[in-house]
Amino acid sequence: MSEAKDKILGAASDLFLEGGSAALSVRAIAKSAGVSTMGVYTHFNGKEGILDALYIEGFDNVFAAIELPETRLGTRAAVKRTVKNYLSVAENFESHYRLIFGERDADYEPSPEAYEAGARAFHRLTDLVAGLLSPRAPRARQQRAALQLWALVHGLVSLRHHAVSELIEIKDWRQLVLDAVDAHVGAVERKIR
Amino acid sequence: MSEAKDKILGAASDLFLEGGSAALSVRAIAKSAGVSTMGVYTHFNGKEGILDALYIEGFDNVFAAIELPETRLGTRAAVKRTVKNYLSVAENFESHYRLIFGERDADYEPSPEAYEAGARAFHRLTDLVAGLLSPRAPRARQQRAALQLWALVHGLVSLRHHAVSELIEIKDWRQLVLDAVDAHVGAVERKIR
DNA sequence: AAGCCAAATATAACACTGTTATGTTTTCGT
DNA sequence: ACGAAAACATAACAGTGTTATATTTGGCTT
Repeated sequence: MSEAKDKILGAASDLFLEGGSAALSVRAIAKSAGVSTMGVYTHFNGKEGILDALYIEGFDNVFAAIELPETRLGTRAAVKRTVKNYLSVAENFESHYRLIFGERDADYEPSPEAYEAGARAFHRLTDLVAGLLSPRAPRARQQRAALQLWALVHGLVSLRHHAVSELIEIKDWRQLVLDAVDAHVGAVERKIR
Repeated sequence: MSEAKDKILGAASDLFLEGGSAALSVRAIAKSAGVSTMGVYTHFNGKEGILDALYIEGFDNVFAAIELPETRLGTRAAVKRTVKNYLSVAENFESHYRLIFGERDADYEPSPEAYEAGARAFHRLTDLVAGLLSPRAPRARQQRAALQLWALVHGLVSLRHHAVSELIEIKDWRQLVLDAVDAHVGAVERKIR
């Protein structure tokens, strides 16, 4: 990994965090990194490669947000911490979050490596959620539970940024999400008895 | 409303349904509508106006999907029908759906009129969900319940289109959403007793 | 009906985008 | 030290949304 490559990715990440997709032009990245426009093509594969790198960055952050418990008994607490972390990531890396959730340049499609980063995060989430189910629950059931939890949290994050959410006065979004997750987890746990 | 305006909007809507944002260039719209490029600027306000019109189209579809019950007793059934309709809209007008949920050209911001279309849909959803709560529940509580239901369904719709969802084999997405909504509605109703 | 003014059109240009092409320079291994 | 590969710079191409500048059209008033 050359130094120029690091500088380019750093510049791209900075521009992305500040101005989102709109500020992320190849020429702007190159200039900000002190590199020729072509450098973005030699070190990455043009804009596609840049977006892939940012996509992976985004999902790596999500991956790091997922906390696995020491024992199955600590699963509920780990889920709560994970949701808190997830909300922080969605807030602090909003552009990355929008990118990995298709709220993007419409024509970008993640590469196989980028897709793998997403799969890793989802597998880890599945491992976490599995602790809420019966130890003998099949993998498919674990994945379905993980998907539902993820959808619940992501839906709230997504609507939060939507203009319509200005109609409602929510004093504490984080608490609202935590409450919703708590109710959901309660329902899941009640089901396995 | 001139005839040319209708033709332009129709062409834009068709292009949008087929090819999404990528196919929606001002020149393509004009050519497809049999109009000069400038016609898009005189009749609409350039691309911004086109996107606003499509945004309103999208939210009008969502609005039409919401079924209000005859009596409070029919609320559960009306919610179920509404969710079914909502899923159909999200599927049949995927591009519109992505547009109204910020999965778009990054720089587009809905105009006040477009925003109003979104507000109308959300108010109608609030009226529907209110039937699940105590008749004396304050508006803020109704809105919070409407937001949660919306987030749940939207989260599942959003994740369904995500690449990671290919990891899971879901035989019947519609049923999965309906089950999740049923559980949620059950929890809401249990709460008011 | 004639004239006039505003609306709609056509053509061209501008600034920007991602990308490709073409040399030129630098770097590095043999 | 030399040759090959990588990195560079400059310029060009085909797009994008938008603006500018005539030119034509349409509709209303006198």
